[in-house]
Amino acid sequence: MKDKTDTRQQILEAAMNRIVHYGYGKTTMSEIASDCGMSAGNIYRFFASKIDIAEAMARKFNLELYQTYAEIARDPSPAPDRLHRFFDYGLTHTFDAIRKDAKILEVAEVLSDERPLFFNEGLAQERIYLNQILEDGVTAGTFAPIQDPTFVSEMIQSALMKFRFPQLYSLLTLQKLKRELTGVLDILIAGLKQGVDFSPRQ
Amino acid sequence: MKDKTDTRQQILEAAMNRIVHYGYGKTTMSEIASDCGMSAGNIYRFFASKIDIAEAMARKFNLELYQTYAEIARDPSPAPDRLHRFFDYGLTHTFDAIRKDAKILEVAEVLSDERPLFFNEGLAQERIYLNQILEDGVTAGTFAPIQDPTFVSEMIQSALMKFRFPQLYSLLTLQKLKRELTGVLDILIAGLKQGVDFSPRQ
DNA sequence: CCGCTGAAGAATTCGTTGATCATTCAGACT
DNA sequence: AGTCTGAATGATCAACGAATTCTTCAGCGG
Repeated sequence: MKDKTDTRQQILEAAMNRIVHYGYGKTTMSEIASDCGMSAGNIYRFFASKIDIAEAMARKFNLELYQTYAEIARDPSPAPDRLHRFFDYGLTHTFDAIRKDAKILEVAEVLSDERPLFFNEGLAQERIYLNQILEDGVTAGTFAPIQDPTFVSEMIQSALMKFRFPQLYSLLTLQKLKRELTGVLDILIAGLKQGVDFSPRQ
Repeated sequence: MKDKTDTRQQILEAAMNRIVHYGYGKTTMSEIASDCGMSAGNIYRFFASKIDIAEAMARKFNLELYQTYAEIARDPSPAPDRLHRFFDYGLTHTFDAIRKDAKILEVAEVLSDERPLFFNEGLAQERIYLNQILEDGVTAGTFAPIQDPTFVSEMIQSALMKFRFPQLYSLLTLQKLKRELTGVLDILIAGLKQGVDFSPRQ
């Protein structure tokens, strides 16, 4: 009495097991299928294409992230602390995942080639949590009033882009990355406390 | 009575002409040599390897940048203005150079593969000018006192990494890049005005 | 009907082979 | 002696047919 969702999960799990071990390129649809005791063709009743399996994998990874993000956004501690924890968690979590299974980096690369817009979704989701923290900070009087929180969130994301796929953009150690992340965030937070006179936008 | 330096310049110029037109990979040492009326082997008396020609090319490009950087650092206008002009110039100059000769991007890629440390030199040079601007800002009372200007410069560079090789890291238009650059810089500058309580460093 | 298979088609990758290229260096020329 | 050449060498690249792989779908079995 297998649910359609169960089969999808089974395929996804089998795919993930192979992909984290052998990489996306070295994993074939037939292999995934035979791990699930089905034919390759049948996978297409659950995933439209191979790259969609990678996308589902990334979605699952993000879901874990979002759970912690939501907790941090809900937390009553001061906004600056929460911003630090927010990005520190993102950096550490991603860094460790890649360190543990280096093949995850390949998935990120393939995905950014073939589904460039996918990452925008994640950024947009992240901004929802960031907006929450920013607004809390304003309410608490820690931050100066913010006219357009989403814009500010976007700028914060832009300044911290380097830390998003640590091993992709630089070869720094986690320690050095954390040092930089903390330093940049300290300046940004000081700016939010002071209040920002944004230059007129074009 | 040709000076050794002249020949080196001639080779460099011939190489640049070919490389901006056909790309680094499609330019051969023999072609460069015959453009200069010499044998390929002879080039090695002036450049240790092909990649050193690319490096010399990049150095020449940077020299132009530094000239403007130096002017901006010397300028008596307010430090925040100068920071904006500094990075705006860097972004625009690089973006236009790549738009004009798309093959320059290839040179940057090859160089970051084979001479990863080369870019650190440029960053270090840039920090000298940045430190000057920061210190001027502190003296003028625009910025709060800064304990370690080089560290702050490093953090500013880290936050603006995305704008360094615009077409390499993102596919945004120049307009959108400028909007982001200005926004990030506005927050950083507000932080410098307020003064930053840096988290204890590890 | 519904769920699935397996063969067929299309697209991509792989592996080989020949050619090209970067680099070295013995020796020719000045 | 100081410059330079051009052949030699090993590494890299391009081409292209073979093989693999992704994807579709007609039809089989329940």
